[in-house]
Amino acid sequence: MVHDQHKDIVSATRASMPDTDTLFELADFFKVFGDSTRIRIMCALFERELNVCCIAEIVGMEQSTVSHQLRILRQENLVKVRRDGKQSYYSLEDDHIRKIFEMGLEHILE
Amino acid sequence: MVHDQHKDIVSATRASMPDTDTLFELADFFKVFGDSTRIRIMCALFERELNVCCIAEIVGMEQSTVSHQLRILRQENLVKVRRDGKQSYYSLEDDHIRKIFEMGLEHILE
DNA sequence: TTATCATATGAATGGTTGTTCATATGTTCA
DNA sequence: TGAACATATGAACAACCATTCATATGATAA
Repeated sequence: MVHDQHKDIVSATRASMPDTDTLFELADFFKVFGDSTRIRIMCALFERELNVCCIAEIVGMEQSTVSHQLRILRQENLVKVRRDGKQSYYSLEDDHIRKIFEMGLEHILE
Repeated sequence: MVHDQHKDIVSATRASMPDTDTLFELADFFKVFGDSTRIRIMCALFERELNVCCIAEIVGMEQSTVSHQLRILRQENLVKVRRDGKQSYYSLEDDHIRKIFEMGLEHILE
């Protein structure tokens, strides 16, 4: 049980936090970064846009797997697509992705 | 199949990427951010250190659940513990966490 | 139109993971 | 020492998710 002297802290902390919906959204957003296949796909897209079969070749997985993961990346607005004839070219949506990526790398390489 | 004209791109991209082990580690690191309970715990720790029962109260979950999640946060070096008598006080490990958090918020609030 | 290539998607499956209950460990105080 | 409190952990279950196979859609060229 929470002590009386802690009740203030509890309510003050609650008040300082973004609303729960936002935090759930945030978790969903980071969830996308939490898979090695998606991380490697995003990493591959750092340099230049790539079509699906190149991405599949680079990460060494089935085209189908890559397509499924690209859909997830699209849904969370981490990548965008450009159709060119038969091929779909994917690229990173914006610079937040790069920064978050770099920040994460910094952390684990300490 | 990858066209000949794309083979250079594939190998150039591969060469530019961090090694696979690092990217797997990175995915594991972000995986920790990808759960709403853990996100809310971290968020609560932005202001000040908190003991376990306060955290449980703030996020509205069982003490046991919170302890399990705190262990995961500890294992990935996102939080640190300080024992004070019967209680364990948790706090954020470093500033990367805050920055990644803020970057994520910026992204979803666009 | 038909054949072929590139990509997307549905269904099934195996593996992972968050939560809960019950219990163990650790700490203080009487 | 024993009781009470705070936290940690093991086992079990349910829900979720990444991958694969098979197939559908979309696009080009003959």
